Amino acid sequence: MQNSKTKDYFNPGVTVDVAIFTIEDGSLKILLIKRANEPFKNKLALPGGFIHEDETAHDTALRVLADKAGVAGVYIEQLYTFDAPNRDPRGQIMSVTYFALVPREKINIEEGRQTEQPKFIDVEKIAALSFDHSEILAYARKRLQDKIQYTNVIYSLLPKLFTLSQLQSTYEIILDKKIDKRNFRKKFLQLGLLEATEKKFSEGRQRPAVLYRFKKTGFAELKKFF
Amino acid sequence: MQNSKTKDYFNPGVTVDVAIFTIEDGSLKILLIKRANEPFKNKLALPGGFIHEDETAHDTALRVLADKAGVAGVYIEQLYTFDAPNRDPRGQIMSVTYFALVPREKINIEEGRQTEQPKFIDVEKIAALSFDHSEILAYARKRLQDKIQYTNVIYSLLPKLFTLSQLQSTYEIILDKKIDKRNFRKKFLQLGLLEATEKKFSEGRQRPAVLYRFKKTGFAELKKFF
DNA sequence: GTCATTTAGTGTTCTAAATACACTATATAA
DNA sequence: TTATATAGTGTATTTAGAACACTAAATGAC
Repeated sequence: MQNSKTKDYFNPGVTVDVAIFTIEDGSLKILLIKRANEPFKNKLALPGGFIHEDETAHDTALRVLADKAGVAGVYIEQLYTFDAPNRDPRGQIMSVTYFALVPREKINIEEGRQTEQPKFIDVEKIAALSFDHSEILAYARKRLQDKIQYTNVIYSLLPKLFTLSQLQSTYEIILDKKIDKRNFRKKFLQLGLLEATEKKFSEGRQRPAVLYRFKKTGFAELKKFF
Repeated sequence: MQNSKTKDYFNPGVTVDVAIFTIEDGSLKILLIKRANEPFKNKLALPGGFIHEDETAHDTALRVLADKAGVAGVYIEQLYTFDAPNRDPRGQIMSVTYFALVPREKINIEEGRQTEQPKFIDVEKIAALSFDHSEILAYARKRLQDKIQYTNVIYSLLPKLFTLSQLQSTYEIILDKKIDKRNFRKKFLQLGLLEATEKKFSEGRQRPAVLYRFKKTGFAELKKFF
């Protein structure tokens, strides 16, 4: 492959790394792969890849999502571009990072088929990662925490129909704090984003919960509300 | 110049563009240059430059600040990485963008010495810019508006000593709205960031104003407060 | 079939923050 | 001395956030 638009300037390498979040079993999880090659062979890392010719960083992120998580059409947003010296032992390589939010059931990891064995891992249980990926993960978590407080992005972590308890639990997991049930419901319903459906959800010996859906998906900016 | 760490991957070009804001004559202004070369020769653009070898994007931004605005030690922050196809007619070149906040009196533009004639221009009076720089400017203004509402970055646009009226005016200019004087003072003083000095500022036939300073400079995150 | 258990669902009171609003103080220039 | 320009100050009202406990509806166990 050859750069047809070469200048006589220095061009750093450019990769894209993606923090793919989901909620599973009451935890916030992120997709990690086991690196198949050096550097950091067999170590955990964020899924990513080099930008190809005629591909935007966003395109690359979508490609990574499709290849490593088997999903498309999910919420994705550029985070930050990391380029600390020596972040990559191969040389001057910057990483344009993205984060993606995916409801667990949309994800299709073909177990075993991929050498890199992509897996969702509880963010609280992650030790060291390859490169500066721990830093990227910390940055992504902070962005996620901030963003669910002044936007409606939470919809992108939930199934189409969900209960208010599920919604509240999602907030609690990400913000890592308990929220008062009555205050949560009052405030969230007041935002006018939800509509109740006729359906109910029941599981086990308990009162069934009304299922809600977002009136419209698509991104919206709100006032800060927690 | 030669990339000593070459891989057999495609490397896009990488530039850094910087939105340098200041307040002057009651307006929010940004530093623009007149491009000396093609493409967009003689058109207005954000100051910027290619990343050099062994230089981080942040370093590049500092270099641009020093070269084009003659300042160092100012507030600077990475904004976003723009890489839309065809944003640069020379080919696939991404721009890692930064914004900087500078008190007007710190800036040292050597008039006429530079072929690019860097000038501060009122953001309200800017028509089209080169490349996708209008988009970058819009993004930077939004970030600035948001950021002064939940951080103390406003300090980086003010001189060491300033009056509460100057401070309020800076907020009003950036947010493009009037703020009630009593409420503003009450709220801002309550934050505990300022200390009054013995000095007073007078200009013209009017009561002199107490000069304040920030107790500590350096970035801090606050609650959203307007 | 009743009772124990589990989660769903609901209002009010109190506190804190945001907003709306108008006059006096102190300097200079005319 | 007086007109003018900006500095500086307090209260009342409204709105939003926080704290708090019981009833409702289903199932599983016995």
